[in-house]
This record gives sequence, C-alpha cells and structure tokens, in this order.
Amino acid sequence: MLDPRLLRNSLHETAEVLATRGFKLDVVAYEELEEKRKSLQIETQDLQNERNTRSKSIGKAKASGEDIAPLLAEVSELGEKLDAAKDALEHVQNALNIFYQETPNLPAKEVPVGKDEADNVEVTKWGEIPKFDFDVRDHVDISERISNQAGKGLDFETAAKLSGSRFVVMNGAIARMHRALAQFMLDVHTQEHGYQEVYVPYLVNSDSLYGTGQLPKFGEDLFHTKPATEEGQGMSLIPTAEVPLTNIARDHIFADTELPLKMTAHTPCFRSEAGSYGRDTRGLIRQHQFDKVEMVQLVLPEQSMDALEELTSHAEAILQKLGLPYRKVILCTGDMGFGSCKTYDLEVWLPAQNTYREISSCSNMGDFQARRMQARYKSKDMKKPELLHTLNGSGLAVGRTLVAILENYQQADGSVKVPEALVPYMNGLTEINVT
RNA sequence: GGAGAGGUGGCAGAGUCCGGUUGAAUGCACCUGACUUGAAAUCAGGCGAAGGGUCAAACCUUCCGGGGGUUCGAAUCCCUCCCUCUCCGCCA
Repeated sequence: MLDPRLLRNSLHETAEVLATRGFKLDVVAYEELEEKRKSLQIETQDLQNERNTRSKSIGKAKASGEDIAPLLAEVSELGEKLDAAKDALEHVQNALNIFYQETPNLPAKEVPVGKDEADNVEVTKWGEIPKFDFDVRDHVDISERISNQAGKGLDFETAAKLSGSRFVVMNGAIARMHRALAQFMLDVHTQEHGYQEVYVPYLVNSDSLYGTGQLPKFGEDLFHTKPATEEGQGMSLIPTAEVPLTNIARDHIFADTELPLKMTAHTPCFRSEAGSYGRDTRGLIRQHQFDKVEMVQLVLPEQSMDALEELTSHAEAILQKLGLPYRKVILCTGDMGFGSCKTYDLEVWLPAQNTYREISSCSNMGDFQARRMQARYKSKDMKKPELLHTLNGSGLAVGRTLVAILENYQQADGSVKVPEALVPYMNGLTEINVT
C-alpha cells in the first residue's frame, strides 16, 4: 500500500509514475471519492461530537436526579442522522480502500522505464557459458538415464498419477542432490551471510497474504484450503516463504537496535500458475510445488537500497559457488512485481534452452508491505514508531538450481559432475552416473 | 473431541457483576528536569495508536481480539467468529 498522503497531496504526479508500470490510476474517480470522504467524515464527526456531548449531559442530569425525559426527546432523531452519515462514509471509505489496496508500489527513480520483460536491462554477467562437443540433453532427458529401483530421476508420469500435471517425483541421486542443494544454501546464508534460520508454517491465513500483497488482488495464483474471501478464514498454501517470514513483523514494533533482521527459510512453495497454461510444460521449470530457500530482511528505511544490493549478492554467491553462469538484470517498471520498488532478477544459463532463465528475484518492497502489515520500528529519539522496510529474494529456487546443474554439468556419456561445493553435501560423491 | 479460564496501552495488570465525566488505575520500561564530579538511588513532570483540523497549536472523531446488536450513552449488557491458556481424551 502506498502512503495515502501521496495520493491525496500529489495525485497527478503519482499517477504519472504509476503509468510507467502500466497501471492506470483513475484520477477523476479518486478525486471524487476523496472529496466525498472528506465532507462525509467531517459531517459524521460533528454528529458524533453532538451525540457525545448530549449523552454526557444526560448522564450528569441523571446523576443529579433531574428529569431526563426532555433531553432524551431532543436526541431522538440524532441517531438516524448519524447512522445515515456513517453508512455513507463507510461506503466511500470502502471504495477508497480498493484504490489503496490495488495500487502497486512506486518504482524507484533509477528503475528503467519499460513495458515488459523485453525492456529489462542487463547489469552484469558472470561465468563462462559451457561449450559441449556433443548434443546437449535437457534436464528431463538427463534425469531419465539416472534412475534407481523406484524409478527415473525425475518422474513426471508417476507424479501426474498422484497429483496431476506440474508435479514431480524425484528418485535416487537426483532427489539426494535436491536435498543437498537446500542444505547447502541454508548453510551459506546462515554461516557466511548472517541470516537467522527460521522454520515457518506452510499454511497461512488471509491477514498474512494481505500483508505481503498476495490478497486481495492475486488470490487466484494460490491454493486455498477454502475460499480465503469467505468468512471463517480459509488458510492458503504459501506461494513463497516471503509470506510467513515477512509477516513475522506484522503488528510489531521493533527497537531500531534490533534491525536489520535477516532471516532465511527453506520451504516448499505452491502456485496454481493460473495464467500460464501453455508455458514451460516440459520439465521442472514451472511446477505447482517447488522448494525454495528464501531470504528476507527487515531494515531501517534509509538502508533498504543498500540492503537490496547486499541481498542480491547473497543470491549471486550461491550461483558462483556452484559455478553456474548467470546474468543479473534489473526489471523495468512494467515487469516489476506488485509490491516492489526495485527488483533484480538473476537468470541462470540453461544450455538446453540456450538461454538465461530466472532463478532468483530480489526485491526491495520499501514501506509498501510494512504499511499493510503495520510493521514498525522506534528509536530512542523518535516520538512515534515509523514503518520499516522489507526486502526479499530467492537464494535460490531449488528445483531450478537442480535443472541448471544437471544441464551445465552434463557429460558426453550422460553422467553429471557434482559441483565441488556440493560434494560434501553429497556424501563425497563427485559424479552421478548413468544407471 | 470433552470441560473450564481468558483476550485491555511497549510489557505486566486493574476496571467488566451494579453501562455515564475511563483512552482507561497501578507497576515496569522509556523520555525530560532536579540532586550528583559521573553513574546509581531518590524526587518532580511527561509518555498509546490512527484519522480530521491548524502556519503551529487548541480542538474534534475513532480504537479495550474481529464483526454485529441493545441503548441517549458500551471496555462494561446480548449474539457471533477468531485466538490463547489449563485439565481430560486421542495422536506423529
């Protein structure tokens, strides 16, 4: 959520900036509502004031034994007026709330203006793109030749029987490497990057989803145990650990000395991928369920831009340690997520696709989520608590990292080398052989 | 699943039976000042949030888990939902 004052005080400038993200703010409708809100609020408060004053005098009169019947008669129609004013105000306020809730964050000034993915700007490239003197296989082909008694390394057919499309069963050394990757990432972040390891719920309530911005606008991307909009509170499967990790700060006031707070968690993530039926149907790239190691930082406002650079470098460190070539792009205004004011994507090289694919997304959300969550901090010389800033990033998406290793480390005979950094996590195994 | 207790300011904790001047006693924490070489201790004062209003104030409104109701008036009465705790049962 944006600061309401931004819309109230500099509506047109704000609308212009939002337009660079492809968001059309209905300025006329907003102004009309805001004007109504103001007059209705003043009217309502005046009526409430009158009611309060009269009620108090009734109380006094009663206490001193006077007859209160005439006083009661005076107030009789006040209640109806008040109710009408309240209803009208509530109506307008609800309409305004929709504006506030559905308006995305403002991009930082340095974010390149653009329409979509194609306008993202490459910042850096790392690593050598591997050259193969044989026909490269994609991770699905590779994994089919690495099996165990239970089945193929990546078994999509069995998963489809169990659950449906976009699920996977992993077997043997592939499953082992998947597990090893998550352990490795957690160890690096906790031991080298200063993150606190956290275990979180995978089912969350709608307040949490609202806090990080998934609701009310993006509910169809999630799996719900029952409709979250219904009364009675259905819980939803987390689409990312960002949701539980960030909401730890909800309705909390931190001492400034407690910040920055850096947290990391390994969780499964669940996404319905409602809008992507035709895309990435083969392999592990786009699944309804995937594992991810997430990093979240809660920081002082003036530190959040530096923190974004730092957090992104933490995700890069994993790719570098694994020796995976990647590039870092800054997302343009049109491609950024709803709550972000600046986002870097890390894209790993996938030989079989002959292109870079997203493996991490690191965002500074500014105070956007904090305002929704009422996540604040206070220092000794501050009179009032202020909103803190939140950041999050994948460090990394585990499934896609597995894909990248299988494809980048494949050898002519179909075997796959284990990246050096991962060998200790694979019980000393240096190579996964064809079976 | 059964039985009971409870959700109040940064925290702890009164008030709820018998509705009125209670945004809320008290303690802790915190801030300012006095005393002190400094600190501690002591004393005096201050100290919730959101919104409106103002140059700034004054001032006004709302908020005692969420929602609804009764009433001129609700932290206090009624309904409902959520959550926490204790005991019993079941269980990884």
